[in-house]
Amino acid sequence: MSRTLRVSHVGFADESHWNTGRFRSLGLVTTPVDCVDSLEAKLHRLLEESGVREFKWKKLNGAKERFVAIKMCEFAVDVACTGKLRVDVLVWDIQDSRHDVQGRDDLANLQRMYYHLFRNVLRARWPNDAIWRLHPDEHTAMNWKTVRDCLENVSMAVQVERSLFTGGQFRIRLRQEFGIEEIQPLPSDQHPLLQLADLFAGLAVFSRDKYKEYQKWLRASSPQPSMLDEPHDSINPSRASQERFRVLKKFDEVCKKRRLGVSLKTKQGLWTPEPRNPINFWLYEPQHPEDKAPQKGKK
DNA sequence: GTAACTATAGTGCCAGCGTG
DNA sequence: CACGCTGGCACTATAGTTAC
Repeated sequence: MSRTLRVSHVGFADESHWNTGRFRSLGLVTTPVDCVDSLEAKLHRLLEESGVREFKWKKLNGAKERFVAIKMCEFAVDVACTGKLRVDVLVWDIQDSRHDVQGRDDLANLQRMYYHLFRNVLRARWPNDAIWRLHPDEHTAMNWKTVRDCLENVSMAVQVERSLFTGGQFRIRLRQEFGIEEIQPLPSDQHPLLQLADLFAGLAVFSRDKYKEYQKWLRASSPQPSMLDEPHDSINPSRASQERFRVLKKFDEVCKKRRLGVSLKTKQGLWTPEPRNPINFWLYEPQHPEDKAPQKGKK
């Protein structure tokens, strides 16, 4: 097609726990197109210096990965403060009214969540005339090929939008509505910005799943660990959890220092009350009683 | 359907280091 | 020197995936 417009912004998307556990999340890292190369280069160097080939939240179980994770957090916060980068993480709870339905179709639901994320980030948080190129992880559950086909096929896309809350295919007019010009899945091992999306998506889920454990751990490792609470605590967290707690703690501290308005306590997990802030943890709330997750076998 | 394989998470052990 | 802490590493259990 000759109508390709000049891409002005780029997004990297990754999902975490899309089909297991209580909390699921979607991470989207966005930046102006002229920043991509330098950001990737810096992150790449950061990984290299730490002797990590590819960062994955799931693989965060040792000190080496912890150091990288903390560096990546600090880096992201730094750049976010200059307005050259946003991190938006959408988290949903499968036990809320929307998701507590029989035979929930998690894959179809994931598509809806992508829609919400796109709608709220691509248009509302960056200039309205931005032209986007998206890079999801290559190994994602989403069938991006189909989505891309919808990009090309305008007529097919029209029916779709109103069916969003009534089921049906994920055929939103991505191009018109969001200015998405291109969707190109990439391998995450070569693209640190995808790994950054993975980090924050993982961190968001973790902060909720393990919030209580995290609080215990904080008390236990505080300057004066009082023997009052948790007399003989049953099991101490696994090694990986401990490493992740340390990352979470550091990230929380950095955010507080930079006044990014990222809360941890209020919602028992990472949450940004003011979504315009550049590091935005967003907890999906059912929009209305009829806002239900799609079910399998229903069209 | 089963069996084998792969990726991942959890656990324990060991070596190096700093400190009292 | 002994002790505790930490990072590195390897082994095991398990779940999910693929092949037959």
